[in-house]
Amino acid sequence: MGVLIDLNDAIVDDDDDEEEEEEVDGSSLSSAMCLELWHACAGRLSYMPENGALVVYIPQGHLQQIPSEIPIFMAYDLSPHVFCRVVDVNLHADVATDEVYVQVSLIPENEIEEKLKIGEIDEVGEGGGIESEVREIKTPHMFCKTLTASDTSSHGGFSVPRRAAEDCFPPLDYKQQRPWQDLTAKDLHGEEWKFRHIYRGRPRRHLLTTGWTAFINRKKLVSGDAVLFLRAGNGQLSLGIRRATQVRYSIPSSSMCSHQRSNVGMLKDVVDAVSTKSTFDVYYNPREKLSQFIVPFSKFSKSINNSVHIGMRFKMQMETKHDTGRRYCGLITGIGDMDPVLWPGSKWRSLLVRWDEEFELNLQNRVSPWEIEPSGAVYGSSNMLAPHSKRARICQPLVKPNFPVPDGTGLFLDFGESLRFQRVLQGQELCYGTPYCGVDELNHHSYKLQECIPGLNSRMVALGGTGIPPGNSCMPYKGVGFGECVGFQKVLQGQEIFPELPFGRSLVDYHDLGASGLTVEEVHRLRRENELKAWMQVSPHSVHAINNWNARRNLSNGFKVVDRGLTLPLPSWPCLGSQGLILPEKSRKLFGFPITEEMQAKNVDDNCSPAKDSSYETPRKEQ
Amino acid sequence: MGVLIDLNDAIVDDDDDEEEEEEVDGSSLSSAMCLELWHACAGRLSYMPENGALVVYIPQGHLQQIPSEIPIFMAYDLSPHVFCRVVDVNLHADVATDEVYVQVSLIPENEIEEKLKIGEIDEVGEGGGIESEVREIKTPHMFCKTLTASDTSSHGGFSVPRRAAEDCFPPLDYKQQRPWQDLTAKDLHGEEWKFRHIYRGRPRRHLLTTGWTAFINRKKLVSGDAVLFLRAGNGQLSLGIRRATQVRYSIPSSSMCSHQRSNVGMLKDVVDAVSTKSTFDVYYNPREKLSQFIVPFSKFSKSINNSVHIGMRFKMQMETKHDTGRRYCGLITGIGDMDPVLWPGSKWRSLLVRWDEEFELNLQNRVSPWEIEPSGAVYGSSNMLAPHSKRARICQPLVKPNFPVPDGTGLFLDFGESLRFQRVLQGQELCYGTPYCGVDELNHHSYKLQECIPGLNSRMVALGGTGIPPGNSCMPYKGVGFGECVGFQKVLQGQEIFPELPFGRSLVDYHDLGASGLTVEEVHRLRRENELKAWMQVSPHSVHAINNWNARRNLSNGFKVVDRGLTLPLPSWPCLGSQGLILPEKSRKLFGFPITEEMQAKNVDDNCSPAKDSSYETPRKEQ
DNA sequence: TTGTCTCCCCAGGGGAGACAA
DNA sequence: TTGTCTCCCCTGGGGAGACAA
Repeated sequence: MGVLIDLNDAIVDDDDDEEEEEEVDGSSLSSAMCLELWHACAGRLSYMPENGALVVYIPQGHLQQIPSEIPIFMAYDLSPHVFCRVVDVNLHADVATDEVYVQVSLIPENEIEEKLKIGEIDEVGEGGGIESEVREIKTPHMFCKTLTASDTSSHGGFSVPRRAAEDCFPPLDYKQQRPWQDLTAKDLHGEEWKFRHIYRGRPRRHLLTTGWTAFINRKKLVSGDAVLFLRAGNGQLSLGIRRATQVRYSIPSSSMCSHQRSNVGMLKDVVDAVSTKSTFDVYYNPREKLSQFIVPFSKFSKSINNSVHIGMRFKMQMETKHDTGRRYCGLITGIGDMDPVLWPGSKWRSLLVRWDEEFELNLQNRVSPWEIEPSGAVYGSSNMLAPHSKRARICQPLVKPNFPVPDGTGLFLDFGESLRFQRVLQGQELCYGTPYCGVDELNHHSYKLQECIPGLNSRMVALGGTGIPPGNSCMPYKGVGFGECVGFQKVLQGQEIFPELPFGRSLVDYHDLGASGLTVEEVHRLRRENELKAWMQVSPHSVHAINNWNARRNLSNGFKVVDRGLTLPLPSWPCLGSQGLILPEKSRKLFGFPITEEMQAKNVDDNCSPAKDSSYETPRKEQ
Repeated sequence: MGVLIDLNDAIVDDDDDEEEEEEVDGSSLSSAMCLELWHACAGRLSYMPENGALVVYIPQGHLQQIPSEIPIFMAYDLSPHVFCRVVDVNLHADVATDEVYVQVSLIPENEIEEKLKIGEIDEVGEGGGIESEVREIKTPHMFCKTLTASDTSSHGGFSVPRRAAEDCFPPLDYKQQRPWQDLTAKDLHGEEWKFRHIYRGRPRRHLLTTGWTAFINRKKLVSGDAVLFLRAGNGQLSLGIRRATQVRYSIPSSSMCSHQRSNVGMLKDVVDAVSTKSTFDVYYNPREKLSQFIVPFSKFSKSINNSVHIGMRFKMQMETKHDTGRRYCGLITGIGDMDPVLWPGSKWRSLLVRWDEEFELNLQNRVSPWEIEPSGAVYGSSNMLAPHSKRARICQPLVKPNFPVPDGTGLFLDFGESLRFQRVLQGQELCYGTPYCGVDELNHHSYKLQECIPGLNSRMVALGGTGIPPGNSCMPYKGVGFGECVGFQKVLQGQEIFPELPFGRSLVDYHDLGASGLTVEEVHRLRRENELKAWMQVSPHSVHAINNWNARRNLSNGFKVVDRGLTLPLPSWPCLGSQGLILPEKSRKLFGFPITEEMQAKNVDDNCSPAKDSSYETPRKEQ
């Protein structure tokens, strides 16, 4: 299934384009050229781990890429951040869709976690991985065109941009009336495609006619998809595809899909690999920059060491429909676990952000710490003290919010922002936990509560599919008694996890059900029922417990965890359940390892100082 | 994958055609009707084991249906006849090809073998299985037409035979100029197909026009394939396909294929099932009558009890291109193991036959004992004394062969046959072993020889892919020193197993190689080398041993085993090898169990009396 | 009765310049 | 410079009767 390119071999071949003409299948495409094509298809920002590099694998992120009907019942005793060594990297192209994907073989290195705990690792610069921008420079004779309606219509062919034709195709004899030539280009599978290249029309233009519709039809290309042509040093043409919409999962026989099996199976493999210290394979789409769940260790550890504050501005490089790889600016509006039930302490998309620009494409409102760079490229909280930039002053008039904003550290953060930001904060105001409840009380609370369920240890039982909680996001909150606020709902979308925390009996129920092979429908029905049960049983005290526990975590390493503010306003609450809230042992760990006293002491001072006057840098407009 | 029809449910539903309209997928095809269609597609002679029936499963036959690049190295300690109880029967239709197939769940009943040994079983009438002819009667409104070139051409539609149209389609209003109607028919998957049925042309004829080519294209039908239409009691139409060439294995994603995995995996499953007495699943194509590897126990045991003689005439019902289910007549020209190395004592295609008619289709020259019925429908050797039939006398002038023909029992069979038969015998004359070598000598020989290889017990090592030995059939015989005779080669095709018997060192070599994961190419090369080694090492003595041992087996139960006659004429033979011939323990068993004295005594008299004057019945021309 | 052929007609698509954004 | 439109022409296929086996 699929073309396999050995990255290492290909890299070795990289220099001698001309000689590498023979391949097993008789393809004249050199592997180096194939590699070029592969990377061209993958896009500028594709991330490729290096062999031997140390990386962080985030199962939570991986799970989100696997479409599955089956919700995850069991959260295995798996750290949200699995430290691994890259053993092998293979590049593939899906046979059915031409979609590029990467197969990475990882071997868990549990020691890294230990070393990190005792602060032994400082060589964070270790093996990063190649961002493909470097390679792009090497392939000048390439063009990528998004297909127009005319390009994909049944009448006529493909209109080649003049520059592209002149750069990539052999020159035509322009003395002729209608100069033409036949071109042959190979795709990632080595399949040859023939096109008639003609220069005609008034005014004259380059067209691909005969053969073009065959290609369009076979590859099932539609307008919006992009094709790219690439000329190697020896003149050989190759062509690739970048689809507008990823069709990967529509075809069950797709090779990528077959590798990834089910979410449960995948998780099991990882757990096994970690426990036996054996390799496991991970497949990912390099084009999905935002769902990069293999992170170079250096990048990850840097992001741990850097403080991230609510209200902090940041930049992030992204590939959108309009720009490939420009930096977009935004503001951090919240920090907290995306899925505190299944993956407590995970840094995966733990930052809630608000983008400066209204994107027509629904950009994630959650990003991972390693994806962003603080504006002004100055790391740490000092950033918050930088002078106001020109643009910020012009475009985003500072408005001092008329309410005190708790920053989750027990101190108030007093800063101004644009009206839009204010609006966001009005929704978010509920998010910041007030530390009225002491640390000891919290601990007492959560531990005591856990004891309610005998036999529950680190192997926890929970609900939730890929970590994004399903169901109507409004309903549980209504139940808790908050007023309905559209903005609030909007901002909090994807966060209403609490009512799904397994409580008392329902927890045990689920456990049993999970083992007894229910259908998906039954599971969903039961889940809905238990959602109801759950919020009926939750007590305000346990909610406080969670919030304050999160607030406490926050203190421990400068990485703020602020969950939706179920603490204020306090609704009148009928205490229906006596069993209270269960906090799995796992939740008491941050980054998969327990918080030590030293760490707490060390970090509180560094990162949790209040910012009295915050400022924002102009989003740099990149060309 | 594929449509699944529960045979038992369907049978229950069989009577109430009208009511059973609702199905899970909303299909209006009742399961009973679907069953009818399934059987119609499967063909008249399809065999369907009954739930709970006692059957004999023949792994050797099953292996032949599984195409595989990987030759079988290890013959597991598996009886060539596995006695099983049918636990479940499911009817399927391949999603890609519409090919019908059956899934049978079997549970081994090893006791049966024991019971058989001590002659405890006489209720041979036990559960046979339904031959579908019975059902055919129930579906009168059905027709099957082999597609012509015109039917499958892009111009115009399908020409419906008048009778068929009148019988199966709703009546048209013949008063109109060009009467027409739209028909809807469902295939085995419940998919609806719409056709315009029109009565036009001069002279008038029934045609299916609009919709027909879509059907042809989607089902990838070619001329020679057959379609069948079936009208249920409620008027519902369904249609099925019978392909001329089985495309089952061309598509690797075909559901049948995916079930059958590899030959090695399949064998392993069976061995496991036998040892743990657990069920195993078998998939087969009911249309392949000749490769029926699940045989009703009654049929099998009857065929054991009946004597089969060389020179005996028989009838066999077969479905050919021209006739569905007529009886073809033939003559038994040899009896012996098809694959004495891997499956010694197997009755699978142990009869070498010559058909009366020259079939354009290459009919198997080997059949299994249970497939045939002795001509005249009288079992036993008395059959040989029946008067000459008219047709035999007219078409096949009796010629007394000018050489005595040994019948394998130690007595000469003196009978006449047609010239063609004589020609066959001239080739076959070598096949009949002369019992010049005593029983004791044989035993001594084979046992002694086996001791040459220490550690070799019932688990034997052997070569051969699907049981049909590959390579040039001529070569080894040349080596043995026989004259080259085209007819001889022809007749003996598929029997030149001897040189592949594992000898001395080469045996051990293969064993090691098999375990060390060689490539297919390496295996084939090694096999060729060892074929050479093998015939260089074979001694005339060991060849005699085998033949006479077979001759002896023959005496034991009336089922003659006559291997290719390597005993006469005796060539001058350079005795290159001193290790001689290895006879695996398995080979000393017949039908998987040792021959007891009682059995020998019992059977010799019944079946091995010489036939002085043999006669032949006219092949009954069936309508 | 039915298989094949040929003729007719039409839809759809490849390929061209016109035209305009 | 290039996206879209329209026009032209050709191909191929569905559908009809002719014709013959």
